[in-house]
Amino acid sequence: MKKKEEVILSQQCNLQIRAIKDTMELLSGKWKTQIIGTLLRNGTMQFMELKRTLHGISPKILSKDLQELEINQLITRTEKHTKPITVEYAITDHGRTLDNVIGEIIDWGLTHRNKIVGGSKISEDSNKPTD
Amino acid sequence: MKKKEEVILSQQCNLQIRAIKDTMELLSGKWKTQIIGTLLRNGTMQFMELKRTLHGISPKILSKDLQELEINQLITRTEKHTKPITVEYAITDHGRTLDNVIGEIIDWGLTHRNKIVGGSKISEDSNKPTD
DNA sequence: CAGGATCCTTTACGATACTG
DNA sequence: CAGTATCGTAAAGGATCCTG
Repeated sequence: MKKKEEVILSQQCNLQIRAIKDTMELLSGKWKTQIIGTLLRNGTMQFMELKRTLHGISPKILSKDLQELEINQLITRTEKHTKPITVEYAITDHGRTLDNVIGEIIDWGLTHRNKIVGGSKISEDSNKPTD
Repeated sequence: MKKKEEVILSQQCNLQIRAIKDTMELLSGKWKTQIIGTLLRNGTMQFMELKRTLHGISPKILSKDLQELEINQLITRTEKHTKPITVEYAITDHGRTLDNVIGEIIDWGLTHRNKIVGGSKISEDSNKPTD
């Protein structure tokens, strides 16, 4: 509960490697990039909306990742004064600059899958998206 | 030692989320993106060259990550019939298509650091690259 | 030189139950 | 609804030593 308050930046090494480290420290992991990508597409979303969209994520992890993204100034968290309290998450202007990165990640993922499928061995069985 | 032989692809979900998963499953982690970025810039490299460039990586992790990248057809591994055996690693044509992704990751990392530095709290101390 | 074997720590992630 | 608490597993990563 100490470093959690701090922005993450990498230490010394050449400029490009360091830039890769800086970015990947924020995007690495199973869910962070998906969260940002989802918020980029859908705009403001509530906790449960995110949980539903990112199907499979547990509330604990979603909560933790959202906090980290907020600390790193990529998203905002806003409590609404509603009956049962609701919270809205949205991309910041800074977070929005990840659009190009996410876009390339999506594009590459699509062509990569096209290349691999029809190739040979694949670890997961289903190839059809659900929505 | 079973799934190691298989290419990684994600299961069902919407197309863009799945694309993000596919890409990030290959790039997530502390070293993979750095390895690819390094090989993209420097061309063919030996094991020790990589280890020196990616300073801080242990031989075990480097070896493991290189194997995974090779399995996923992003790099090639070539043994040279030299006195003490040497091995050369290089990007494949498919791996080279990650150029745009890595490029965006580097660009974003650079501007992100510019934005954050001069801002407020930073976790690491040194801000100067070594080379 | 390349990289496997071993041991160990830490982090990530997951399931479930519970609270204001 | 939006999380936190608790518990548990698995993966990631690191240190070091060893070998063909």
